[in-house]
Amino acid sequence: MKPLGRAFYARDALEVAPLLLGRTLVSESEAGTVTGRIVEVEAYCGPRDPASHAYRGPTQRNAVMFGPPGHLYVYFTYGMHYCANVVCESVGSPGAVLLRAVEPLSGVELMGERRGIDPASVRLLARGPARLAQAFGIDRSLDGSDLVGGPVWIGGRQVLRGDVVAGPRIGITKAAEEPWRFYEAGPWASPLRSPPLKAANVPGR
DNA sequence: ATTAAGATTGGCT
DNA sequence: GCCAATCTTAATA
Repeated sequence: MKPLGRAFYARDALEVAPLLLGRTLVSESEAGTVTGRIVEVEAYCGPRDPASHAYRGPTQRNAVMFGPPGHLYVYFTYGMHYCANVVCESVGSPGAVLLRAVEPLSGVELMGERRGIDPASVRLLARGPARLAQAFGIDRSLDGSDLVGGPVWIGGRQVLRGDVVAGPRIGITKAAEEPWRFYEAGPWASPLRSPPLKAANVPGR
């Protein structure tokens, strides 16, 4: 298997996001190699998306998002967690896709080590963006890392084991109603923490 | 210089 | 279900 090429990432984040589902995320390091099948992502659409870190223009933190596509944007949050994004689109157009969950495929022992848990608890290894980053050894030192030729990359064809669903994004307060979260129905994506549905959007009963 | 919030998680009731 | 942990970032003054 080889990394997806630059061209794959050079289009709208909303287009890239669902195409990432079912593909293989790979992380290679001295410690070993871990891989997983991507099952949940969220698109962040730059200047037109109030929830995007790039909404108010370039800053020191989000600089990578404004660079060329096919790179990793890694940020630190809540004083303890890292989250990994795939930078899309083109220079100056800061679209990105947050990697939210994978089904662990190989290297589960190393994942468990990094996570500080028993590898037998497979669902806790890389379900949730901060857990995924930890399991794959991704921190700020990989911010800007090239997905084409770098230690972290995405490859393969789409292997889907359930329906692809689009729904509201998780954990944000702005533009929370946009259905820009894409996931595979099944046991691997984040559990539904009942996103507050607006009464107007709830089908009558 | 100060401050409020945060693309989360894990532990406890 | 609720809440503390923990500290960087960016907005405000």
